[in-house]
Amino acid sequence: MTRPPPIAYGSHVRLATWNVNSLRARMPRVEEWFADVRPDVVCMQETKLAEDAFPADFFTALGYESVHHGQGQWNGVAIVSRVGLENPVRGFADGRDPDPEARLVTATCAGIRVSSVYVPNGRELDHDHYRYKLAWMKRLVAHLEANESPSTDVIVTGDFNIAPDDRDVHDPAKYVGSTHVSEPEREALRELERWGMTDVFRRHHPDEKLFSWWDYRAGAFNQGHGMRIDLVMATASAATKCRWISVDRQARKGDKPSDHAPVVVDIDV
DNA sequence: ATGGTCGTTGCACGA
Repeated sequence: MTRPPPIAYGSHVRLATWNVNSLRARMPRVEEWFADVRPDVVCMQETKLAEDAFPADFFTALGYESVHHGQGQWNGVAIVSRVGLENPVRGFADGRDPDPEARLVTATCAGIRVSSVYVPNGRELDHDHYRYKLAWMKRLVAHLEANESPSTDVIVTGDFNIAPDDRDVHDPAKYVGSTHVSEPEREALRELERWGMTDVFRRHHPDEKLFSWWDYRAGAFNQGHGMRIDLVMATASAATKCRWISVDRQARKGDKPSDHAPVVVDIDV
């Protein structure tokens, strides 16, 4: 269950989310991964590229359209798709001042309204960045309320920097008092669920401790010390169409990997 | 063992 199966069954769209931790640094791995996994839609985070520095031509040559919301050396989110990419929107569409950081981009792909999100890290519970994180999550829900309907096919996927519950943390005791596991962050995810979204991975794997991020330090990946913070959140109708989902741990191995592995989901269309 | 490694830029800081 570690590597996505080759496409061999009915009509579906293969969607993935991957925090690449610098698209420039990751291009060799990205190129290899596209050839191996053959995704139809990929939501990327932490491109760390200016808006115009996105390698759109590279993806065009592979048959993908793209939209990038970049800001330079930090953050940056993108969607690439070979099943259509319509009505792209950068950032929040809620009439308020734009988010100063590039953390959200949305487009319609294969009839699904898809958002690629990079939720703020939070740093420490008493840090301004943590308050920004909680405010950002509230604003995400308000943005969805204003722009989407939970009765349509909507997927919000990306690096949430939140482990939904203790099954999603290798050693919950070690993280008490840290970001990613605090009750207000988890409550923010539940607010998204109350609006109408489901954590697709957990729906398919109720008991599995499978992670999507491992620290680069101290051999964390090899020791299984990780967290599941890269999520595919889908409205009920979209979640019902998700027939297979897993984490591509292969992509975390080998030379110059991102610290995140892609989460891959096959969706009936 | 309160460490460890990457990425950015620039010789520190974010994750």
